[in-house]
Amino acid sequence: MFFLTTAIDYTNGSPHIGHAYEKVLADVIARYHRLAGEEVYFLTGVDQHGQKVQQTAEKEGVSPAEYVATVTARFSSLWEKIGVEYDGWAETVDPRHKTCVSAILTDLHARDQIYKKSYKGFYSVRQEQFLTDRDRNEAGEFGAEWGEVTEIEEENYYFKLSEHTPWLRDFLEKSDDTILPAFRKAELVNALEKNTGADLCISRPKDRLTWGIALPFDDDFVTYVWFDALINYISFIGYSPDPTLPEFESIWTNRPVHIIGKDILVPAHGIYWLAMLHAIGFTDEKMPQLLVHGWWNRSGEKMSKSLGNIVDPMELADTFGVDALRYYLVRDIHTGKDSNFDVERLVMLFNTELANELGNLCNRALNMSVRYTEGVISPGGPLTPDDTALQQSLIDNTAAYRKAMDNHEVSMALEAINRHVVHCNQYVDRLKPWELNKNLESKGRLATVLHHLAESVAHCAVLLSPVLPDAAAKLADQVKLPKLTELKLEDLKWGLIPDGHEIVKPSPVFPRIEIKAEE
RNA sequence: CGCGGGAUGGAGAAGUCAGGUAUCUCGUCAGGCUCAUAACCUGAAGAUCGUAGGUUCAAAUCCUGCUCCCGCAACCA
Repeated sequence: MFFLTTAIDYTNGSPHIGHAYEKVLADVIARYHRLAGEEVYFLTGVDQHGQKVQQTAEKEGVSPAEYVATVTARFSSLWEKIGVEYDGWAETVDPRHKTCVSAILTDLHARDQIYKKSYKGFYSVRQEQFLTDRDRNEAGEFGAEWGEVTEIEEENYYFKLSEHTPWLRDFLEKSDDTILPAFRKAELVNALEKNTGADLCISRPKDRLTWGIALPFDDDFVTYVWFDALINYISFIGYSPDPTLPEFESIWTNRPVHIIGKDILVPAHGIYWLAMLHAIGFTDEKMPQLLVHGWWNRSGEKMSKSLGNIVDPMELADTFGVDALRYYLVRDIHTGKDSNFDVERLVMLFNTELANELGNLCNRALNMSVRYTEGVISPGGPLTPDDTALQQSLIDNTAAYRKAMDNHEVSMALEAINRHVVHCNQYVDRLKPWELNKNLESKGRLATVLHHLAESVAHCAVLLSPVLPDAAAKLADQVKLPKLTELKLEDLKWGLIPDGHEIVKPSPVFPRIEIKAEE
């Protein structure tokens, strides 16, 4: 089983382009693994507890539960809109999740992995958090942004993180494929060096925060939001058995892939989560891989609410279509790196690569078949070097596509498809089917050429399907082979189109996006 | 000496780990084709690969120094 998850989104505001990117990336990877014939379980969801949600709900004058329900609906309707299809949906307010978190806490507490300790420090009332020396300004004082700061003493529960960090250091040392891409590993290892000896505070007193999961062994506290949220990756696949959840052992069979943003690698996933799994008995062979993606910036700067440069994916989908949005989100960024969000590039990439190159190839090829051979596709006569070169291009680029997708490098996989499409367009120009049609003796040759083009379109439709499932189905419909959508990668052999297959007059699958002259 | 990422033709990127004549898309210029979604194809111009040194027969790639840009309080993938 290929078990894939994303970070669960914090329900403290509307989804933006970054949320959409992560889920589309995960959806594409999940669909690709299905296409490769694997069994896949794709889990995503929302993180609903914690102080910030409680504060925002208060500000809006509703209960946290109501607030969270509203925001959650915005996320799930976006996923439906842009074709993100998951097998499991995680909401941390779910009682089944609470049961699992409580069970884990109880177990860790019973095994002395959790202890109670008093902590004395500087506390910001406005931000409702303890401050450290890092929060001091150049003058060594806590700045005005913290409001009133007082020194208080408070008891809390701690998880013995320090007992697991030596293991984690060794494990990361040995493992080259736990943190992907590899360049992210250094940051994590560095953070670990500094973190030695520190345990993790996993509780918040109820007089400060009530919106969370109560500690099973002390009702005066709720669970720290990360210790609650991270457990979603196992709670929603039945770590605590539940008839309405999958069977845990059938899902977490080997190393799952967690797709997360670069901001939550350190310390949350890279340290806390791996240490938590280790503490509850997961072996090295079962440790997840963390696929860490970069950010979409605007003009080189981070997107943020305060800068007002947030991009709404729902709006983009409405304006430019789901195909253009999905394609752009995985085409114009290299997995792991940052990229600049630019609507003009979104339109450009759709128009050139999908409309002009692939869409137009499909259209011109099928049109010629309709006009010259009454829509009948047949292999025709003997092959020439041009034909074998085209077949070789398909073989080579399919291999390149697979290699890229296996490395989660979707943009490179799409480049491979494009290379074949370009090859096909060159093939058309070189062999000029409209000329072949003029002579009776070249009719056999004409059939071969048109067959090669139709066959290529069929292959491309399948290869494109993880990224653009709807468009792939439309392409399959154009070549009148609806069964294409059921094919697996291993079925992609030359000869998808049977001899004598009939097609009809095509219509554009990717109509060009025309930008209105406004603004 | 806080940590990490980055600097490659006009724009955006790949290539850097495993050194060997600089790649792709867009844009610009000039041609061609007419099957097709004013789409397609061909050719050209344009890069001292941030900078100064070093290693090497050979450096965008390895080593050292320096400069500049972006993240690391909050909102936040």
